[in-house]
Amino acid sequence: MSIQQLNELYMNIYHQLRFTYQDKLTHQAVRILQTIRMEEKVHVSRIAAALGVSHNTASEHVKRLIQKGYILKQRDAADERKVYLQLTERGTTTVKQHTELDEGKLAVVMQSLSLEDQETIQAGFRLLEKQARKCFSS
Amino acid sequence: MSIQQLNELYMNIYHQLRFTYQDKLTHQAVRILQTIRMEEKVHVSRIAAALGVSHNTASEHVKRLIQKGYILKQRDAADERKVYLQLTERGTTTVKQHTELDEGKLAVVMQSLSLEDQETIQAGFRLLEKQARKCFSS
DNA sequence: CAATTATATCGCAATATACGATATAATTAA
DNA sequence: TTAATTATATCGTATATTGCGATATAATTG
Repeated sequence: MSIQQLNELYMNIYHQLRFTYQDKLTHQAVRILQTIRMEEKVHVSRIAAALGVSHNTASEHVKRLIQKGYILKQRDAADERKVYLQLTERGTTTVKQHTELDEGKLAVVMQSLSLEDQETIQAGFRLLEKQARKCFSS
Repeated sequence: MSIQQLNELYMNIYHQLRFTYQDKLTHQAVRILQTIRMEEKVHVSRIAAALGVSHNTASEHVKRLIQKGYILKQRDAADERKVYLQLTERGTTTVKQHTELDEGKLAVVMQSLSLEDQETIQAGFRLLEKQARKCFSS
């Protein structure tokens, strides 16, 4: 099996199992929530870098997400000029819908497979994730 | 292993192996290219439905993507009022970057694993993709 | 103490997005 | 054959999103 074929399988899995109903969240809002979810101690400057925008733009985006209840600000004890951002419950729920598989669908699929097949899938995912982190984690 | 844990593995795989450099494509443009890539014979009306916008808005979006060289229009022989959309080479390359894993990264990871582990990963992906299609393909 | 850093706010401008109205052409129904 | 419906395209208009320079405040560093 080629790398392309494996990639296509990955893509098809997402296509079949993704959430189909999603809140109307702006493009940059999704990207910000994703960054906060995937990383630790995300400061406003990190958001600016991740989006490729100026710090003032990042600050504005962050302000709006706070107003809408998706994130909270915490002052960083190590440097009180800095704030880091945390997802609220609402933010977490929303970013999951834009990022992850629909767990209801995933459950349906897994429950319709034999235990042996389930274990193969789990093992495959575990192996790939672990090695990917080993090769590319920053 | 729970469904949530499996989902998190899936998400982490994407996070580690995604493309990091991407063209500046608008949000709706990405969604349109993705729809065209994943489905067959995509008409303008399908784009309107997929985006949740009116047909005139969809037509405008499509026009812009054609002008930028990402897609082409083909008149549908079965009903000449209809046109269906196809990705150009440029469109395909671009939508892959917004959707798929970076194949260079995926290759690095796979090549650093044993043949046995590679086969487990491939088997897992194949099983999940096949069952997902079986359960949810429209 | 002065300079630098991190974030926040404000005013302004460009781009993205959406829709109603209208038009043209193809298809279907009467 | 004609009228009605369907699929898409175009135009004018309006709102939302996005981005930045200038400025300000406060914390940290030299």
